[in-house]
Amino acid sequence: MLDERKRKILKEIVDEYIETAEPVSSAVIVQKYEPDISSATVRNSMAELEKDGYLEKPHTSAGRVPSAKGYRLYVDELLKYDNISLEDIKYIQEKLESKATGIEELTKIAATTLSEVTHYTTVSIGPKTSKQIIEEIKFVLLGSRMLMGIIMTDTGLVRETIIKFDEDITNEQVDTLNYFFNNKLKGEPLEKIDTSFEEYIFRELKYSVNIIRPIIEQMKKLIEEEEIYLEGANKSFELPEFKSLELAKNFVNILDTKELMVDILDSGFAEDVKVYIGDENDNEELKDFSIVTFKHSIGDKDVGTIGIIGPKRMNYSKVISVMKYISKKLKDFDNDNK
Amino acid sequence: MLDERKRKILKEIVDEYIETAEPVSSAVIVQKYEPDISSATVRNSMAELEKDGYLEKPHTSAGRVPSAKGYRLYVDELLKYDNISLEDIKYIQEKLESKATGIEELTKIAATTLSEVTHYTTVSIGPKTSKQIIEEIKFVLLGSRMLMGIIMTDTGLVRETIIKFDEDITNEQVDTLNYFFNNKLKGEPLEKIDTSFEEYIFRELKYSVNIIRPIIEQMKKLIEEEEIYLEGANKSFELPEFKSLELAKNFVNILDTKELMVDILDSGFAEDVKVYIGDENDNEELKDFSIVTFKHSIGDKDVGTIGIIGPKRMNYSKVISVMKYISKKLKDFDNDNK
DNA sequence: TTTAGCACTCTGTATTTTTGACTGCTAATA
DNA sequence: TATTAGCAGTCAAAAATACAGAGTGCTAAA
Repeated sequence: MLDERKRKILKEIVDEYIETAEPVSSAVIVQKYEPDISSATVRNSMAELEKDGYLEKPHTSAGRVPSAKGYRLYVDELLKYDNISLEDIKYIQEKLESKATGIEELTKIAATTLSEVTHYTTVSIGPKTSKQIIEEIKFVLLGSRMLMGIIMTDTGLVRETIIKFDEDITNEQVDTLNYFFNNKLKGEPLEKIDTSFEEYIFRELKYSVNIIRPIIEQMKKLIEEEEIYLEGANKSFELPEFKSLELAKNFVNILDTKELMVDILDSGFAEDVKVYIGDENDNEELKDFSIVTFKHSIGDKDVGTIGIIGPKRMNYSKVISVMKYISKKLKDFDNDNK
Repeated sequence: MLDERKRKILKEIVDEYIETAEPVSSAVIVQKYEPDISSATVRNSMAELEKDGYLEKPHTSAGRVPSAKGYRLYVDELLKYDNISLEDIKYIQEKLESKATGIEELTKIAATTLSEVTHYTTVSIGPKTSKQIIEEIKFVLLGSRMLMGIIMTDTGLVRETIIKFDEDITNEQVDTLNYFFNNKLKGEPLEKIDTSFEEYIFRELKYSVNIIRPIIEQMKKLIEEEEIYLEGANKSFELPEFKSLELAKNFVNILDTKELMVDILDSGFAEDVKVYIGDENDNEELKDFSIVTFKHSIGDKDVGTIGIIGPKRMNYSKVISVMKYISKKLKDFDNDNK
């Protein structure tokens, strides 16, 4: 449907717009990319690209700007994703190899590095915990009325919490708790720690509610925990689109209503690098932004998701290249640790 | 020096400006606050207040705006700090009583609550760890090549970290580590965990560097950790002063260069509610903002500091009232737990 | 199919005009 | 002496106007 010339010109327009943030005119295309054809020819192609929905005009006498459909074609078909410098490769390797204390920290480090290399804002969330399989549970007495509960899962996730009591706990009780929790929960998914489990423990152990209740409560909190980390939010404010106060406000709001970001990061499949352009996933607030995400998974379980959010006019080539590279590195990392 | 009328009018002007964000004219003062005197009289007083440096004029035909000196008098002498509703009191009590798992979480909860009640952005940092006294150190084996290190201090702070090794660790080694660390460090400040301590352990235990090194490294990281938490950053963007893009950008920058905020939060004395107006602590970047802080201390050790940052035209009365209340509540809380 | 050329459109900017919100001062008043 | 009415003067912000130039789309020729 689109001949080679139109594809080429579309790519050039998007490239140019990404670089300058100004509507692109036929003259510029001729000057910088197509010295051998005339601006009238370019204009003809542009008119057709607009008719087909790939370009838009802010107004009659302005240049053209890519539409969401235009960006989509650009991202899906017109780009190559090997736009990553040796320097960046070296930096990323270095960062990822500095030993993280666990997969949660690893995700954070990856997100920070991504933000540093691309100069965009990144958002990351930890693993969806509820489906992870419990490998071990450990209670440790800290003082007479305080316990630390530690849970380890099959993906290498370790979470811990402090539990406080209104009465003293004995060493024997701790041993019994360790035995019961492990016996009953090892090999089960984390979501098994629920009210019915609380009832079971209560029936079996006959400990006072003052002991059982805080434990279960804290453990449940531990599972629900879904921290979301932001990196480089201020970098975005340097971009020209943020001169529009409305846009800037929208941006802050998107980052602040964490549910929205979590929803987007959670959707999509493992290990794909996914690109959401503007309001493709019909959310009005996102219409001026694009989000690029990928999931870090071990087996069939997600252990962390990272997203980059920036203006629609973001440097997709670099962002996606770097993400693919980091994704691959994390994968290698997991295999080495097997 | 300032007679009663001038003080009264100054307070009214600041009140009015805080409410409307618009320069205040003599007419408004007469209309809303001083029906019994004429605008000419108010104008005379305003002229004198300006001469004395309490008010400023954006330009000849505008109303008056408080100067930093004006705000200072307002905060120090003209306000009463009991501007807190029963509703807010109830809400704060509820929030603080929901059991936190430790003082670090308590500080975070207090900061969040403060932001919710005042609708301003809050910033909080945890305790300065290095001077805290070690009460107990505990190592727990998690699998054969992973240890959890837990440190408890006299203020009730608990920090833990995961330590990974390249070789197996035995239960005996863990016991020995527990003994040595506690024996040598109990009663000492956290900063004692340093290179010379590493050398000592290495001499005494003769464990391989592969064991000692990761432990000390992780422990040191634990102490240095100084997280800074932001709450309600987006709320500020709703304020009219943030229509100025420059201000908005400044604000983002202030929040992002964490050192600046940490510096300000760290200064000042325990348990005072301190108010910094504009560039009083001569930092150019802060000239359009005010910061109100207080420290939560147990004994002579800070366990957390909370700050509110907003435009100079912030609702000092409410902010300071709420802060004083929260400060008192935390104090009570500590005493109860003694 | 491509291109030169030109009329037309529309925005952004600069310039001027108008409006109206306030003040400061003067002179009268209590 | 302290207050006030009244008014001229000031200045910014808004509205109106004019202008330049960037870019397109179309026509007709190559």
